Amino acid sequence: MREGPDIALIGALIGDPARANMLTALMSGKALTASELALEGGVTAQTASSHLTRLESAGLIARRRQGRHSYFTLGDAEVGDLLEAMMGLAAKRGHLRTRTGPKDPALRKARVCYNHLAGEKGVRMFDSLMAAGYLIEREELTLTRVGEEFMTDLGIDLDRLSSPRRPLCKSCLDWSARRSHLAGALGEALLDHFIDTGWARREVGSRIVRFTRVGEVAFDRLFPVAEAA
Amino acid sequence: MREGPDIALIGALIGDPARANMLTALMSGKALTASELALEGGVTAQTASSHLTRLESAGLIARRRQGRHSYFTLGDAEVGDLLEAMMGLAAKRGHLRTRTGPKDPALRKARVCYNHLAGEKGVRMFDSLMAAGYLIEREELTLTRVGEEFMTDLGIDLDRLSSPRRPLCKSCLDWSARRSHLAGALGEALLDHFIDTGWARREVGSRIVRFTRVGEVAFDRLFPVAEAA
DNA sequence: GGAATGGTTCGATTATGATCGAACTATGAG
DNA sequence: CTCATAGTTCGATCATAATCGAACCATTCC
Repeated sequence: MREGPDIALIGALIGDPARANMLTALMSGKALTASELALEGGVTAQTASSHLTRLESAGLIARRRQGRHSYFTLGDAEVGDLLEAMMGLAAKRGHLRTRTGPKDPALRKARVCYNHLAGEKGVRMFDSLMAAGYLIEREELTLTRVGEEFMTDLGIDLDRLSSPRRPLCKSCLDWSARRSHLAGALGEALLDHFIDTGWARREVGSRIVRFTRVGEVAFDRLFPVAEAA
Repeated sequence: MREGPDIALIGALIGDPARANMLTALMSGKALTASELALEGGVTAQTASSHLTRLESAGLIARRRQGRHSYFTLGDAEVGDLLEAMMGLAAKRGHLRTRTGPKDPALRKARVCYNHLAGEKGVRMFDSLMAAGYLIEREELTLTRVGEEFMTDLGIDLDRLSSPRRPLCKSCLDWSARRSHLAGALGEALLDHFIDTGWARREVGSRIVRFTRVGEVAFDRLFPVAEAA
C-alpha cells in the first residue's frame, strides 16, 4: 500500500459511484436504511453493507441501529458542505459528460427510487404538487386538505395508506436532477397507480420506468408545470 | 461501466495518492513543472503525465506551456478551497496519520492557502476584522464602509481589486483551526501586503509563512483579538 | 416455537485503472 | 547538425478493490 495524504482517503471514498450515490441520497438530511441505500447506490445489500461500514469508519456517515434496521445519516453538517462544494465544482465543469450510454436518457427521465418515481418525471410531479398547494413543507412534508381531495379523486385510498410507522409523504433528493421528489407511502401509491392504469410500466431488470405515449400526455396534463412567465 | 454522479468523478480524481500529493503540492499557489509534480506524487514522469492530463481535463488544474516546460497550477481558488475543506475533514477524523513533524507547529501557525493567509494568524485576522465591524456576513461576506477605510489606510487599493468575476471577500474553512479565515481578492491582497512590508516571508518549497519578530508584533497590534472578559 | 425480513460476513471472481518500459516529439544548447 | 532534456503516447502488466453468491446473525411477526 502506498503512502498518500489524508485527502486521498476521503476522495477515494467519495470517488466510487455506488458510495457517491449513497452520499448524495443522504444529502436530503433524512436517515435512510441500509437497503434503501443499496438501491440508491445500485448495488446489492452485501456490497452496500461493506461500503457503509467503510464510510462510517471514516466518519463520513453515522449509523444508528434501531430494531433490526440500521439508519444512516451524514456524519455531520461539514460533510454535507463538502459534498455540496464538490457538486458545485462538478456542475461548473460539466463538460466532461463521458460514457452516456443509451440507458442514460431513459434513466434520467423516469426511474424507480426504492418504490417511488424519481427522475425528471418524479421531480415534475413533486413541483406540480407543491405549486398547486397540494403539498406543503412544514417540519415534515404534509398533504393539504385540497391535496387529499386530489388524491382521492385520482382513486388513491388514503386511509389504507396511513400508518403510524411510515410517513405518508417524504421528500427524497433526486441525484440526477438534484431536486426533491415525492417518496413515502403516497409516493409509492402514486407510482403503483401509474403502473395500474397503464400509463407506465417498469422495465424488467432495471430501474427505468417507461411511460406510454398516452400515459405521458395524461401525466403531464395531470401535473402541469409553470412555464416561465 | 457504471453510472455515477459527478461528485464521484472529482472524488476519484482526488482519491488517488499520486494525484492527491500533486494537488497538495500545488496548494502552495506556485506553478510547478510536470517533473516536479512527478516527484511530489512519487511516480515516474510517464505516470505523472497521464495524471496531469486527467486533472486538467476535469478543470482541477490548469496548464501553461512555456518553452519546453509545462507549468501547472490549481484550476482556480475554488479548487483550493475544496482541498482545504477535505483536509479539515481528514484532520478531524485523523486517527490514522499524525506525523506531527517539526514543521507542523509552523504550519499550524501561519501558512498559505492557495493565495491567502491561513492558520492561526489567518483565523485571528478574520476574527479581528469581524469583531471590529470591518467585515460582516450577510448573504455573502462583505466589507463595510469602515472596513474599506481600514484597508485603504493600510495601503490596499480596493478599486484595483474589484472585479465582476471574483468576489472581494470569501470565507474559507481552515483545516487546522476549523474556523473561517479570509479568502478572495482581498485575502490575497492582504497576504501580499504582509510580504511586501517585510512582516512575513514565504518559506521556499512549503506552505509555511514565517513572520518576523517585528512583523508579528505589528500584525497582532493591527488585528487585536478580544480576550475573555 | 417457526417463518420472514433486514443486515452482515466470508470467499472467490473480475474489472478498473495505476504503473512503468520503451519509443517518440519538441525545445534548447553547443 | 548532434546531443540532451522535458514531456507525452503506447502497450503490457499487475494490484486493488468493487462485486455478488451463499451462508450466517438478529429482530420482529404470527
